[in-house]
This record gives sequence, structure tokens and C-alpha cells, in this order.
Amino acid sequence: MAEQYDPQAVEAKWQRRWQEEGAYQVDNDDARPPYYVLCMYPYPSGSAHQGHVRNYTFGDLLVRQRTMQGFGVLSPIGFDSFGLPAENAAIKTGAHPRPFTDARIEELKSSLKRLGASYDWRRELRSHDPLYMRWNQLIFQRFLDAGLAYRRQAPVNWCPGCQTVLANEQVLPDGTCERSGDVVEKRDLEQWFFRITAYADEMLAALDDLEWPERVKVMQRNWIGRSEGAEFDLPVQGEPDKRIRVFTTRPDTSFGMTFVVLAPEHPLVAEITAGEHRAEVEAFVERVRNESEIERQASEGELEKRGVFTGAYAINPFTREPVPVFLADYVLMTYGTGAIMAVPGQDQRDWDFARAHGLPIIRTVQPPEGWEGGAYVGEGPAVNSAWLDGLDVPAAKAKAIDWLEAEGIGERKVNYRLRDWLLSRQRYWGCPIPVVHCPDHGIVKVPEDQLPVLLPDDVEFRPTGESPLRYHEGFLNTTCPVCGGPAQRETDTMDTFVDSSWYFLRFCDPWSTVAPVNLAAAAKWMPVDQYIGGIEHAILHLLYARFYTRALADVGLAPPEIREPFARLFTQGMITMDGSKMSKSKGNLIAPERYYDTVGADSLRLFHLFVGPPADNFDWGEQTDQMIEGCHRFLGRLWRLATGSVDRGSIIDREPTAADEDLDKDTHRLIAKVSSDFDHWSYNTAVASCMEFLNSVYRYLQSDEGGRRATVDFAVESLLLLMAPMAPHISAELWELHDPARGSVHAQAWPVADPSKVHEERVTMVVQVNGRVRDRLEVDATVSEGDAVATALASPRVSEALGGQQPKRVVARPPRLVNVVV
RNA sequence: GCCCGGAUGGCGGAACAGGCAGACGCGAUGGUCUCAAACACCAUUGGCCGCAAGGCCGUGGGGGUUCGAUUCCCCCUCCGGGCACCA
Repeated sequence: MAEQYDPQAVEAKWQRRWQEEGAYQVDNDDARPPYYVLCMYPYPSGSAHQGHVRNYTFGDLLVRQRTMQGFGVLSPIGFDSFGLPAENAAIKTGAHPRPFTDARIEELKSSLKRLGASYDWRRELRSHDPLYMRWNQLIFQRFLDAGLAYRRQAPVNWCPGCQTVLANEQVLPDGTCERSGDVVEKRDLEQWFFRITAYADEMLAALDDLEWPERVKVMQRNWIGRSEGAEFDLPVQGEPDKRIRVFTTRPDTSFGMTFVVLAPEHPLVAEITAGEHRAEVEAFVERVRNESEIERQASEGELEKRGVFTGAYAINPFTREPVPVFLADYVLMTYGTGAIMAVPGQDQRDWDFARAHGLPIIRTVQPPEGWEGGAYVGEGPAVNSAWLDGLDVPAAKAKAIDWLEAEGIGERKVNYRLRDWLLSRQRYWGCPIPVVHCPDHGIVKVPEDQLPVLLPDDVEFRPTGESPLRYHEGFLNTTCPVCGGPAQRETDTMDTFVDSSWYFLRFCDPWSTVAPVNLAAAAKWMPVDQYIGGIEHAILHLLYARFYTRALADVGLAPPEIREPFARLFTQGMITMDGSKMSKSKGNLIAPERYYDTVGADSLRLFHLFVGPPADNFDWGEQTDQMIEGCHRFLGRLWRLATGSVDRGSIIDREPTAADEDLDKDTHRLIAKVSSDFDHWSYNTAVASCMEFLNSVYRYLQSDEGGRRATVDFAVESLLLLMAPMAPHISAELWELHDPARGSVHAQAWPVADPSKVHEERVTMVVQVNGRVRDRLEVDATVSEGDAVATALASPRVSEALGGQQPKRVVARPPRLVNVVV
């Protein structure tokens, strides 16, 4: 009798062997068809958490299956190693972020290796590696040259908790920081931006063709927020040289404009405010300035307090009538022109504002019969609109814009909700922005041969809220590369999302010392065939990576034909506990090591595959350990089957019986089922089918006839092949024990079912009377309608249910069902 | 408020195109093995009625279409997610 299943011994043995053999290393000249599988770049937080385990189990399954299917699979991994947690720890304990981070990377690597995940470790990347930083900085400089990176003064999001500015994408809808949860403040600062808006239209249009989850695409569409309309000028009454430019999506309603609203920050405010209104306007502007974003949004409802009259009038060019100019906090300086034409008849906000301030309301679209609501935003003919009267909304829009263009006062215009990406951070543990500030030459790039600009190690971490770089004389003071005079280094570092925006391109040739991206290697592997990660990156990372891929191509640093980084995206569900995310701070992280040390990694992997649909969330609860035990039990049964230690009758060579043929067909059906389930991300049912099959094999072996050697071998071998991507260690071990001569299970070809054996010849036909099941009969799969009905009516149980009544109608769907209606 | 998902036994979940609801696993109950336990193995396990054969009810609630609805349509409740002064 073979020894018992010892997961620790088996897993250690195979992990060692895979490492020694360099299994899953793939060279760029590999002749097999290329396939690129990638899991999202992990932040090294120490030991893996269950979300990682789930992510890397799915990724590894695909790597191993595609390898068996004959692909040369690129499966790299690296570590997104810059970021705030390491710096915050440094402030708390004084330990430098570098050794802190390196130690955590080693922990995570060990955790991933013990999971049995297969990577080409030669390609490992770390964001804080000087070589990676060098290319990061070079890319920044090329973007600067191309006008894709720029610096400007702007009202920005400041997080008091993180002590740095944030990108719009990092601020949650309630105005808090997505990292720290602090209320984000507005500050006016000089900051660095990437011109992501230059690609808004292209990124929006390209979404349609991506094989991504629809809801991720919807989220990106909403985020980009394209809206079409017109922009035009309104002269200020009595001030012939001043004009207010407004953006509107409804130029067709211009005849209904009864007032104009400026954002409180609008530059014209001070110029046009009439003397007797000055005090009131200044008080209003001051109040709004002091309000946080949250307070400003929360003031909804009290509309009379939210706006103030400037005393000025603008001329509506359509009616040539003067309309009053107001300020209101709900008009944003950062969108459109910071000024709107207000049409209360067709816009609910304008309607409310008009009512609160006693302003006139003119309907310019005829509402339907019986309309009793306020603003009407639907379709309808134009009214009260002179030469637009009678036109429907689209036609009126077009005519209004044509008129504006003909008059030379405005034009067609598309606006986006998307803002440029604010990338500078006032923190230490990130990639320095490689420029210096010279009093005479302004912003000057650090010469290429001096890259990378490295972070000095001898810095002091103090909870002052300012980057230690600002106080490091050696770092700060430098000379101007142009004139050699004294200059100061930029002390801002890059948002860590920069690092993860192109790492997938670097993986194609992480060794290149001549360019950030090896164009030929990238052309071979890109785009990523399957990207796997969490839904929480639906906007931030995935949008930035799409921008970077395009921008790199446009500055010549990436293959021009690759516009999209990720051809297929799969977003896995989250692992939660009591309904909320597991986190270190809550102290409810469940490290995988406790399972590696007991039931083994294969059991844990199998559990993650089996527990439910991969896209669904899973709440880790009281029964979870028992479910993992159940997976371990299944592997124990598999072990005993494959090592021949099932309590069973003898296995002999003999002519096949009906039972042998049935098991043979079950084996083919299993191959077909698992293959199809894998293609549809239905791992839970694939595992269930394997369990069901194993139960059948046990039953088969425990029958009086015993087993037929060829049938059992085919069943066991097939099962091991199918399980190899799911539970790679035990499958490899059992395959070797079973037949050491054929090489690793992972080097075998993925099995293919014989279609003639998948097809069933005899099936169960359900017979219903009035839609209720009354009998089940075995029939030929090819049974004719007439025979099916005859067989059904011949059933004694059916005649009993009929109780002598004549069938009114018989519905036959051979061979599955016959329904007799009386 | 708007836009997506979702709701199936005690629990996680299954049911490809309208045709056997509850696969598979967990838990529970009973049994075999054992001095005993663990492991393992076997059996039962949606609810109600019945000694049984069997019957009735049952996929969040209400209506509809259909010979037949977890599946399609309408209305409602609850849960999760996204967007929300973007002119």
C-alpha cells in the first residue's frame, strides 16, 4: 500500500523541482504561439491575503492550462513597491521604507511560491528598483517634451491624513480620501499633470471593442463623461469689451435663458460686480471658498442661500434681451467654462434656483399633455423660440449651433467630465520627478545620462506633513544643467499609479538597458491576453494603464499598433468578512500559511475555485474552514484512488462490460465538461464535476465486478490531467507515481473528449400529466415523437394519473419530455 | 434620483436555448470499523401530511404569457455596486 497523502512533503518536492527546472520560464524567441496571462501588480503588504490567493489561483490555473494546450505562456510577476504604508511605518517607527519594503516583498514571494503559482521569476520587477525608476523618469521626460506632462497652478484635492494631494480618481464620491478616509480639502497649488484628457475620446470609443465586464466599461464611460453641446459668448451689458463664455448641451433652449450663473471662482466676478452688490458678493465668495467640497455639496436644498446677484446683466444673443448674472456654488470652475446659461424651463436645478430667487421661467420645449412637473427635459417641439419653433430637440440643437457659428459668437463643443491626471505627490517613498527648478531657466530636465534621480537614504521621517526631501540639503540643492548656476531639485514624487501604468510592457523584456520597452518583445506579447484582478481598480489603474499605453506609443516608446493594454479582463469577486473588506487594520486577515501548514496549498486552491462563481464576492465565515477540509477530503480520496488503496474489488484485464463502457463515457463527458467550464470561468462547477466523477469511480470499483484495468487507467489519468491546473502538486505527484516514464503531468497535452462518447444513447424521459411529473422512462436518445407519446401513454402510472380521462392534448419534446394535458 | 447586478434548503452554491428544482460541497442524523476516539466508509437529509405506497406545497412578494416559468413580461419589497449639482 502506498504511503498516505502528505501535502507538505508533496508540495515542497514539486515547488523545488519547478524552481530547479525553470518550469514556466519562457524566452522571447519561444516558438509556440504566445499567450500573456497577468494578475494585477500586487502591493507588497507582507504575507499574501486571501484575495491574493484567489487572484493567483485563477491566474495560475490559466497559465498551466494554456501551457498544456501548447501555448508559450508569459506569466510574470512583480511588486508595486512604492507607496504610503511603508512611509507611514517609517514615520511611526523610524525604520527606513526600503528594508521595510524589501522584507515584505520576500514575505509575499514566499507566500506565492508556497501557493504553487508558476511564474517566470527571472522577469520579476520592483517599482523601487533604480533601473525601473530610471525608465519611469525617462518616460516622464518624454511626456514632458511631447506636452503630455505639464505643470500648472490649480485647485487640487489635499488629503490632510496622507499629507499629499490626490488625483480626482482617488477622491470618493462623498469627498473623502479612498486611502485614509479623511475629508479632502481644496488647495490652490502648483502641481504636475498628465494630459489624459487628450485621449478621452479615443479611450471612450475603444471601450466598445474590449472583452471586459460590461460594468467596468460602464464605469469608465461614466468617468470619462463625454457630453456634446455648444460654447458661446454673451456680451456684458454696458461693458462692450467683456464677454461671458458659457457651455451648454442644450443650445436649442437658448430662447428660454432667463439668467446666467458664474462659478464663485470665475475671473470675471470681480470685474462685473456692481458697486452696491460688492459686499454681498465678496461675502458669498469668501464663504464658498472656506467650504470643503462636502459642505459645498451638502448645501443642496437651500437654494436662496446658494446664489447671489452680481448686479450685472448679460445679453442673450438669441433674444438680444438682458438677463441678470448670478453666482452660485453649484456651478464649478473646473468644468466647461465655469459659467452657464440658466434655462429653468428645461433644467431642474435652474428651475429650483429661479423659484428661489423669483426669476422668470419660459418653456421652450412643449411638455406632453397633462405635464405637471417642473422643468421638462424630454423630447418635444420647440416653442417660444422664434425661428426654432416646431423643430424637435435634435434638429433645434443643430440649427442653433449653425446660427452661433454663422454669427461668429460660438461653436460646437464636446466636454468631458474627465480631468487631467494630477500625478505629483508631496511624499518621499515614490519615484522622484526628474526636473530641477532654475531661477533663470525655469523647469529643466535632469540630463538623461544622470537618470535615475535616486532617493537619498539619510533622511529623517517626521510627522510634519512635508516630504523629507524638502529638508535634505544634498538632494534639494543642485546645479542647473543649462547654466550651471545654483538650482533646486523638484521634491515631489510621482503617484504610485504611474508605476503600475506600464509594468506590463516592461515584463516583455525587463532586462533591456536601452529602452523602457523593447518594441519587438512588446509586439510579440502585447496586448495581455488575459488580465485578472479586483473590481476596485475599474477606474483608477485600468484607465491610467490605457492612457499610458497610448501615450507611450505616441512618443515612440511602445509599439504603435498596441493601443489597448488588456484584451480580456476578468474581475474576481472580493473576499469579505462579515460583509466588509478584510484588512490589516481590522485584524481579520487570514494568512494562507495556516492552510499550507495543515491541509496544504492544493486544498486551499481547490476551495477558492469551488466555493462559488469566481466573479462573486465570498464572505469568509464560520463554516469556511470546514469547507476547506471538505476539499482536502476530496484530495485524500483522489490520492487513495490513484495510489490503488481504495477498498475495492480487484482490477483485472478483461473484455469491457456495460459498467466499463459507462465509466469510459463518463470520463469523456468529464473532459468535455471541465474544458468547457474552464472556458467560461465556471471553476466551481468544474470542481463539482470532478468530485462527482470521483464518486462514480469509487462506486464502480466497489461493485462486485471490480474494475477493468484499461478503463480505470483512462479514468484516473484523465482526472489527473484535468486537475493539474487546479491542484498542481498532488496531480504531479500522483501522475509520477502512476507512470514515471511519461514525464510531468504539466508537460502533457490537455485532453480532448471523443464527441461520439460524450453523446448519450439512452436518456431519461419525463412524462407529465398537466405539467406534473408522473413517471420517468428510459428511452433511446433518437426516439421519434410518435414512439415517445406511445411509450408515455403505455405507462401504468400515467394511466393511473389520467384516471380514464381522454387526453385533450399531448405535447412531446422527444427525447426529454412528454406532457399529457386533459 | 438615475443606471447596473442580485434574492434558490440550516450554509456556500447548481440548473448551456422555457422542459426532472436543489448537482457538488459544508453542516446535521443514523450506521459500519474501533476497547474508545480520530480518520475512513455506507445511508438519509427542502417543508408539510402519511405506518406505507403516495400526496400536497415550494426558487423574495403579487399579477401575466405558456401544455409547462428559478428561467420570459409587468408591478412591488429588500440587498449589493456604480453615478449623482458636470450645465
